[in-house]
Amino acid sequence: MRLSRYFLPVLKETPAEAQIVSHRYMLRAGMIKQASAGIYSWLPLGFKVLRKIEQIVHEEQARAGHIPMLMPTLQSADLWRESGRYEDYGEEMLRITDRHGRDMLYGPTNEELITDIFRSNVNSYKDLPLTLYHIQWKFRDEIRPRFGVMRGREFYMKDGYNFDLTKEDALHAYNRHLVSYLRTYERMGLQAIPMRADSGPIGGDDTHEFLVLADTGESEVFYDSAVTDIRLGAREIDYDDKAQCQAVMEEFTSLYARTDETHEEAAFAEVPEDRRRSARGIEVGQIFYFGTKYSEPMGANVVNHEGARVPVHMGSHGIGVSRLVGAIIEASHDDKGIIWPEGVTPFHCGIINLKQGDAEADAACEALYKALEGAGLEPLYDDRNERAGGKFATMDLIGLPWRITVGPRGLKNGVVELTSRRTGESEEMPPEAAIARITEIYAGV
RNA sequence: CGGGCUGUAGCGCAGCCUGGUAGCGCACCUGCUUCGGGAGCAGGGGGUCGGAGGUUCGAAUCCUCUCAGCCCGACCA
Repeated sequence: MRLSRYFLPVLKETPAEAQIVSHRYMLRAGMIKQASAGIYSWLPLGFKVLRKIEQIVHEEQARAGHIPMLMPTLQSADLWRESGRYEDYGEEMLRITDRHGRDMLYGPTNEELITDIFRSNVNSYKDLPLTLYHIQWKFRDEIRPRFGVMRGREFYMKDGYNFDLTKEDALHAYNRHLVSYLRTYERMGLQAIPMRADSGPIGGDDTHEFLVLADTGESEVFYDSAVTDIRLGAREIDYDDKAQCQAVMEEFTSLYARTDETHEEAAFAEVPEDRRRSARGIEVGQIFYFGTKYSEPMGANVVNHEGARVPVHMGSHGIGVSRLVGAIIEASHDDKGIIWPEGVTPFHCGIINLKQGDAEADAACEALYKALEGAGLEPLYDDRNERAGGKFATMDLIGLPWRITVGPRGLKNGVVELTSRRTGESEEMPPEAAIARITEIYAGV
């Protein structure tokens, strides 16, 4: 993309309403614009990051064998009356009446809809196990939205639902989700720690929240510092292997790690004193096993091996896609702006032409730009007729992890400058070498 | 929903107390000079002062109502 033809309304000054760093940078980098309290338009740059995150979620769901679909944002109140949650959910649920006077609602979650789809189409244990998911906009009418997309009213979320014949199978689904979520977050350059949590209005017995440590997090967390050393890394996972999923789940959840909701001083005291930590965390996902809480009242039954009709065991699992955009910025930024991890960056690298209009510099930039695109990468070429300082400031703010700086001075010696946004380190090299380096970096992402 | 506060140009703000023809910085447009970390000079465009009533010869300014947004709390993926 050539910046001169893009839509990137960056702000030099910080809008007064933004309190935390991710909100400030998302506004300043022209990623979002508030439409009303807790509701945002996603401008091109923000939309690109949102799509990248969504794509990673889809890929990792596919790897775990989960099936994508799409349910509507508006739902009929009838199903919610059936589960009993129409009354239980309270003011947080946005209720709407259509022209015929029918009660509708903007879905805050989708257990009822998915259970209805399941019960009308699945009748036999032979069709299990099954995990369906979708990524869709949700709405929770928070009393007080704040922190930009981190706690909006409208939010984009992946929610998935597993259907299994037995509790044992459903717990495998739980473990499978836990492992696949770990991989999903790691691909985004995040460490999200699974912590035992409270089930809230979803209900259920087993539940873990995934927390990203950050000073601005809304939850207080307590953990054994050794949990931060555990990584999934590049290890092979067979998602159908119950024992392996169970082992990974235990590896990641046996050390003490809890939010303030489930924190127990007595248990925490057993952690060696020098490893006890308390910090703040941002919740970026949660998984639940809730058994037959919805299948029983809603009649989601299957016939088992013996010919008896039994309610299915279910769980649900969510990833806050739009919230992750903010969470990643909270976890990765400096005083100049955002620092995108390679996995989610809106453009793979920036090209800065220090002397727009100089025939040699223009030609070198054009060649670089075309070569990078030819290599399957998306560069952002700052071809505006701006001064160098402004170009650097914009590039730092929007946080592309790599930058190639092209100027007459370097071109005299046949070199351009490759700079890491994260470390600030620069290296001079011929343009071909820079292209090769960038290509190599992204081959491993 | 309780407490606190703010609405004046795209953004950040002053003006309001003490009523008298709306200002500053950034951004934007034109020209010239500049050009390796948010340039300088000159000129220019843009605002029903959140909205509605009221007081007054006259309201951004005073009064009443209302809408929106922000912060703390309770709530929350």
